[in-house]
Amino acid sequence: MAEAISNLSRKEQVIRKAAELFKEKGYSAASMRDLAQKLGIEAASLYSHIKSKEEILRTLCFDMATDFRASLSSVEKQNVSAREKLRLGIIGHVQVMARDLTASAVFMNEHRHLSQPYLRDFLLLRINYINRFKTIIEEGISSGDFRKDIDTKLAVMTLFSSLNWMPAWFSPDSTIEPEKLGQQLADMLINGLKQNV
Amino acid sequence: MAEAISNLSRKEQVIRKAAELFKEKGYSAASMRDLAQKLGIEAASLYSHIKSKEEILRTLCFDMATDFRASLSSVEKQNVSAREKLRLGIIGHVQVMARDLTASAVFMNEHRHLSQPYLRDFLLLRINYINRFKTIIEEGISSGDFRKDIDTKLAVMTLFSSLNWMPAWFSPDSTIEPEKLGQQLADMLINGLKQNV
DNA sequence: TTCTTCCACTAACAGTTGTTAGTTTTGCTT
DNA sequence: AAGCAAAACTAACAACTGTTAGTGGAAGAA
Repeated sequence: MAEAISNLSRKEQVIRKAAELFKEKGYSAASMRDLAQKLGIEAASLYSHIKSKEEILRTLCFDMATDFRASLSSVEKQNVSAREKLRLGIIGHVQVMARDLTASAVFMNEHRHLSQPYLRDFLLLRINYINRFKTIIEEGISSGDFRKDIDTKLAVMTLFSSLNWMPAWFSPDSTIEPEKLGQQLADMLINGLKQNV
Repeated sequence: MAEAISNLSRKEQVIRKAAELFKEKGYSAASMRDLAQKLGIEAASLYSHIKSKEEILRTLCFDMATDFRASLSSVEKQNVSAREKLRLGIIGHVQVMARDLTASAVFMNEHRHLSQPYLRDFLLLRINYINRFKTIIEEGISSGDFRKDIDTKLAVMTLFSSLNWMPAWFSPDSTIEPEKLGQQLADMLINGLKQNV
């Protein structure tokens, strides 16, 4: 029953290495023998730490989802304008991503390999998250923060596309801090939405 | 030698079905037996039409690349402002995508499964395409079309992220025409870049 | 020492992978 | 009717897939 304490460290090593591998080769193309080799052990030994290959994917995807949702929740609580909420939401999203770019890449690109019912659950979480951003944009349109002639669906999809491809090109050794990057991204996107007074 | 004429039709059927399958399940998770089943034939029969699984992927990726480059080239030739060039470039890109959303999705998500040296070639084409957009943006900054304080790398990456995720959420039975969509997307992105006079 | 927990091992499984060789069917053209 | 090419078939290959069963060593606690 010490599993919850001491096993975690080794189990986490396995999961982190798996994240790297899944990001690199994709979930399907990454074999358990590849993963084992990266850790210097035999494939069968992995099963002392994890229940299945998919369990790793599940952990990676749902843990990231939890972080994203927590970040957005704290933004929603604040009593600020829609424009500021959107800005903070974007910065928060970028910060969560930057905290683990590898897991973020997996979260984004490999979640479709989840089996049911996990895939369904994941997609529900995801659409909920997106809709909450959409609500912020709609708020901003009502309040006059944003232009009235924008297609909110297109806007929110553009927003997410921009955010989600970050792990693909943002290098962790980059000099720019995540907050600054989020700032810039928000600036670029929001000024595209802003009313031309 | 009739291969070039009559074989094409069946070979193209195979490639199109493969594109659907690759988009759906991902290249690695899609087996040749899956593909054969979709076509109502045996897996081995596929090899009357194609040389290998990867040949299909190569065809899909490089054919799309050719189309994208052709579209951009025709835009570059025009003697218009940088802002207009960017607008036309975006519309062109969206139109090429819309012409084959399935192949576009494969182009975007599965190209990494190309083996060398094809992968290298593909990435070179891709970076060249991106750099040509970047040049347009830099032109626009010099000419005063765009704000001077934007990070061009971030801008171009945001642009591509937005463009590239389109096949994931744009449904072909949507009422909106590709040109209109490209128009809107360009509007949203460009007004984010536009100088606030 | 003995017990327990962690972590690795070997051996093996049943199923799937892309692909080949060789053969037969199909349908058009002469 | 004969011939030809396209396109399908069956059978099989070697390699690889995720995973299980059972075992053993190492390290710390009793």
